[in-house]
Amino acid sequence: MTTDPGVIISILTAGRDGAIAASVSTRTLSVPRGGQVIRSSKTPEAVYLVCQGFAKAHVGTVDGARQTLALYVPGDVFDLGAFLLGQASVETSALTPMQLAAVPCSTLRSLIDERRDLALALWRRLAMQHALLQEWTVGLGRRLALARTAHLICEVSERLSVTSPSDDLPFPLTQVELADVLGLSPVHVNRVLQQLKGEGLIEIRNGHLRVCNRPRLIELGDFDPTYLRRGDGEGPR
Amino acid sequence: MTTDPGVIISILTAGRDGAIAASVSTRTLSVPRGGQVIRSSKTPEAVYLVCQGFAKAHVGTVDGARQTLALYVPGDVFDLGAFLLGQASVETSALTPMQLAAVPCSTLRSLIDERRDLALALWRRLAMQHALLQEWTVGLGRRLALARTAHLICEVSERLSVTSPSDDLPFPLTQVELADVLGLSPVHVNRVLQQLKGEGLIEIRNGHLRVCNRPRLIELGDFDPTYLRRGDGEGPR
DNA sequence: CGCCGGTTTGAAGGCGGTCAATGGGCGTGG
DNA sequence: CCACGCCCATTGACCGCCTTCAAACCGGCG
Repeated sequence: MTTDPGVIISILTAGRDGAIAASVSTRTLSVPRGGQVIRSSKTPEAVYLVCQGFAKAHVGTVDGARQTLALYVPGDVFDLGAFLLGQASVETSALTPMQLAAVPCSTLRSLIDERRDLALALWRRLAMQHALLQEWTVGLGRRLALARTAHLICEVSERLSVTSPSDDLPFPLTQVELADVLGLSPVHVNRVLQQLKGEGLIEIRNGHLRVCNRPRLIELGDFDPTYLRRGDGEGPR
Repeated sequence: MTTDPGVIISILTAGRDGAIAASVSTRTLSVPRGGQVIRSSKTPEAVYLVCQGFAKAHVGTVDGARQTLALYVPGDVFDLGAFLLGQASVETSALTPMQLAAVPCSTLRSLIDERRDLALALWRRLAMQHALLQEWTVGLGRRLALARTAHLICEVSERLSVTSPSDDLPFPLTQVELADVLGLSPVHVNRVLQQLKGEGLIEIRNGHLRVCNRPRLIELGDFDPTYLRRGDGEGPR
């Protein structure tokens, strides 16, 4: 099953280089909610581009707890790390029904040989994901639950507002899934959300999020609105 | 000030590709203990290779707390992300007196144009650092202080044992610095270390660490001894 | 209607933080 | 040589954020 390859690759590299198009055979695949895209410690078969839906990267601990390390929204590429290292270290699964474009590893290998601009764009994507995880790690280590939650909402709403400019954003995470991201118990996530709602900062209804008081939320979460824009500056071309 | 460039670049890419040598002008620089190598939100000037000493990457929060995100030991390369994105998002400073080799960004830009193998090796380095941070983030989110500390000791001792095969490893972190890494208070770090010493798992004396019961420490820290070896497997060449 | 996943609320307890004081090693200066 | 100061390690008491446990509630769906 193939789809328009030019579109896919231009999405892949959109954001600062303009559109870079390349002809490459990809497979599109549908994943149901909860479906697993990548199993940890499996040799990777492809790198994936999110066309529709939400996904998460997560790992489990011995005592049954789980920690989510990244959220992927439409336009994101995931498991570049596994492609480079030859082994996945996290699981990736769908938070909603998804549409993915899969670029097989063999294809990608020859692609980065021929297209230096594309290789560089993908490299930069990994760097951005790394910067995102760094910021998130600070929150897990040093911020209280309320600030951590506010920070997450700032980040997600910022990333989503690029593609969906409305202020009523899709936000399909259950509170249990939120707890996995935030490193909290589901019960406490509930209490924190209650508080944020109670202070009129956000509203959440049937899978949609509305940020009512963004400045206050940014202040609460110690959020740096610029760090998502990194990668639009200097650097190799 | 220049040094033997071939040596530097072969260290840069040692580990799975064998030695890749390239002629490139670098500067060596010495940094005193506590010295700052990279300031956040500054445009990066170079990418650095650790020749001697320890360094850390860290960020501060508004309320004065700090979180360390990575430790660098001899052989490590740092601030590849800043090079790619054109802006540093973390500070890097020396935990001990250090010797660094600095590869200027301009040099590196032309280098990755000419040497695909080198570009790929550096890309893979970033992927490995990302995998390391992922594993660490899980600990901050989901592991108790004791397990988190045990995990850190496992990771550091594993990384150090590659270069210094003795079981008496250099470990120059103060308990305050450890607290920044572990996301704990200095006081609690002390108590955890006491417990680990009390159970005969480790010994720490004047900047040196000795792991006495590695299997138990691995179990305690929920440590996966294989994840540091990722990157020796399949993947693009 | 009854099950089921998700949300909400309450109560009790523990992990780790904060505050505070003590002690030790070391370099500096008297 | 000793005194002083500084940083780091250590220890104790108390406090609070968050977890755990438990139960009720709610909407969707077979």
